[in-house]
Amino acid sequence: MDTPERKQIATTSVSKFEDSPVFNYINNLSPIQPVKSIHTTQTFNSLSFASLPSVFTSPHVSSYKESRFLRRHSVADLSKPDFASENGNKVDTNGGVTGSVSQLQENSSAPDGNSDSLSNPTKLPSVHPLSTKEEPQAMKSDSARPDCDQKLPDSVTESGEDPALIEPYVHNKSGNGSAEAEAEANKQVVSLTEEREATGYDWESLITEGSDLLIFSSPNGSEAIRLVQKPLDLVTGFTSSTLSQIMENDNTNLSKMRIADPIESSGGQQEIEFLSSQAGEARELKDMDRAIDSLSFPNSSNSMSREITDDEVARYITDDCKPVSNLYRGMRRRCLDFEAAVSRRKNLEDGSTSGSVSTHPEEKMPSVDKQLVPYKTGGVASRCILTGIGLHLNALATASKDAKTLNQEKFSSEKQLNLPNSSASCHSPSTGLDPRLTSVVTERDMDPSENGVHNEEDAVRASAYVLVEDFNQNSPKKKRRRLEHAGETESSCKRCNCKKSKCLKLYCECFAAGVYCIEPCSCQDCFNKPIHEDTVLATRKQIESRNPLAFAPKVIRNLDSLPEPGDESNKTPASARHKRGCNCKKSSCLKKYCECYQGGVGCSISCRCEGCKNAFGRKDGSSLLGLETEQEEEEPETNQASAMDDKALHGPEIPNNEEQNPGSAIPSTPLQHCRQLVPLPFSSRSKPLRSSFLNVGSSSGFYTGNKLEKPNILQSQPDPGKNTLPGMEDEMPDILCGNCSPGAGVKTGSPNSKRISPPQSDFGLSPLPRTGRKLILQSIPSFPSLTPQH
DNA sequence: GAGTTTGAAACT
DNA sequence: CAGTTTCAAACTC
Repeated sequence: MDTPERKQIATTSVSKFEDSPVFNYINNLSPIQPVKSIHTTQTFNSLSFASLPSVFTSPHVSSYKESRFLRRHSVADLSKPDFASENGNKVDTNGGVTGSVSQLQENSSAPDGNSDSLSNPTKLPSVHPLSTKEEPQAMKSDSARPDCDQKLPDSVTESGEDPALIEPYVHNKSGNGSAEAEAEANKQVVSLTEEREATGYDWESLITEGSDLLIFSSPNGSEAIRLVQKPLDLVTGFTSSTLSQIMENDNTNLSKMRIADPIESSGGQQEIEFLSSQAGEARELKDMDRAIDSLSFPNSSNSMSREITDDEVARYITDDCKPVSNLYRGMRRRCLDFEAAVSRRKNLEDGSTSGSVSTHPEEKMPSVDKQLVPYKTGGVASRCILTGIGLHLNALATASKDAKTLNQEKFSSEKQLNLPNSSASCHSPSTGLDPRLTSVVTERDMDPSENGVHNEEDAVRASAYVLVEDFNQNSPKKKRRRLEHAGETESSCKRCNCKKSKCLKLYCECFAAGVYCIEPCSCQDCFNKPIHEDTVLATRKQIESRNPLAFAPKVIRNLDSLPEPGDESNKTPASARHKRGCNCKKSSCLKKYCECYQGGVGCSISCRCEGCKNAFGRKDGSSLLGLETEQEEEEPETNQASAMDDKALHGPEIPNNEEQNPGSAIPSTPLQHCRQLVPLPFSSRSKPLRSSFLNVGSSSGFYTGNKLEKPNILQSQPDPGKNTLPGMEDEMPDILCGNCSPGAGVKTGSPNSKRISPPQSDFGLSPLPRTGRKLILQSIPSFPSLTPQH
């Protein structure tokens, strides 16, 4: 940031000279100006998006799907704070956020820019700044930023934190009009500060929102999320003033944070380390109560604040956020595991690393054991989170209903898996493997954040708890079941029961999802463990060589649909579809035997099923009609009324399905519901799907496409009836929301956007908590990492 | 919890 | 590419 400012200054001085025609001419010719402008623009973008975007950014990253990207993003997020502190922008932001706190932070920052950033993490605002700043540094990479930008801006503006950041940013940008920008920024800051003062409440709400956003992004930047969450908790717990005090006190804490950040910045390993350190947090979880108690005492002076910083993560986890944080952690774990495998951080295996965040306690122990013993390592939670994209997707799908959100994590996890190649984002997606995938990263839970996602949150929490319990439990089956019940809901952790495949074939859901097997798994002779990274990677490569899409999400959204072209065509195509289509003969595509159904997607031309009655959309066709007819048919089975209930249930199921399809799942299911019938325009088959899939994964556009689709679907869905349109819609909207990226969402197809917007609003209105899903979906898109890598 | 069904994955 | 086998999830009891 400093550099930008300097540049600005230089530019300003230059501007005077510029008056001379010669200078102007030179300037015009000289690349310097352009560069400056560009640079400023970059900064601006980062800043603008910074706060919110940070979260999205990570998702984008996930979208990129390389686990490394995700990690990096996350790292960047962490690092961002540091940078931000350095830049000083953060300082401003911090000040803006907490007001008095800003001063404190500044003081602290003076000594250590990093510390500031770290301290900031505790505060939500700080996090955003970090994200923005970091982007330029490390990650720039990329995709993440865009996302971040989208989300962050809103959050920032809302929170008011951003304003401070924005100011510097503005200055940098405008150079010429810096004065105006500054004035505006100042105004914003003032307004923000005022608002803050007036309503600390706003902050909380904002924070929560931001946290949600962060969570979504989390897959990559779980840490960032954590930080955010922590801040939120703190905020909620404490008044802004108390926060400011804490911040001051936190300097020490900040120092700690710094340490962690370095790790992240360093790389996946570092992250792992960080996680491991967090693992301590798991321990802390036990101490959660303690921490909470301490927190409860806002007055608790410095000591309190410090404690918070140390335990923030743990606390956060323990609190509502706990689930989320845990999930993220889990995501990371898996991702880490795979990544570690890639990088060969066997250290992780030792337990700490493998354990990854979420289930550290559990995971750690298991991981260690696993190392010793070939059997599963890692905690369930980790899986859920980590599931690699491919894997993540699977995991998501498997994961139960709750897992839907987790899908995102899967993407992250997927990325992780990919990482071995180069990187793998998880998530995915999703994700989960969804850890390698993004999954690992984030997930679902993201949303838990407040709004709608109570369910998810609950699920997450439940999963987290479950995980802990499960870990305690030794019997894999029991663990599984529990996981399934609680865990699935939320984490959608995959657990396999392989006996002959050694968990090295696609038969194994864990392996398919790009996730390492964990305790909950009841597999035998499992080689899908960090210890056998080499084997796992080699096997993966082999499988991918045979089928590049083998680890890709089974359900693919056809985002491809470009915006508008024929809405109809797009709609159908837009809808998610199964990558290869099903081959059901006896299940009528009405049971989970059917991958299409399981994925919450309607059957398409590519399907070779017989007697297709897929509720999400029949192969034949007509999505709408099909849905209706299907609904009717189904209804008969269960009474209409019951059918409705069932649908409601199915709704969850569908989500589950989605979860199962970690990567695509999210999009697919909702879409599926909507779309089902219509055969993809693409061509149905895998090839088109692939392309679409890839596109989706790779490009953010995917989201837009989804949005479009959704709208279409909504429109198309004449009969919400059975499908529990509401649910569907909710999901879809959520996903869209995920798109959230405000910009993207809005930008995306105008027509679509219109359609979409209403639904979204509806969703927003709707109590459904699924907003989180939106994020998840985004992550999912990123999910595709699988393909790319190999 | 055991057994059956089912369809994907893997193999030929 | 088609047919068969293997496999593990999904399902049922």
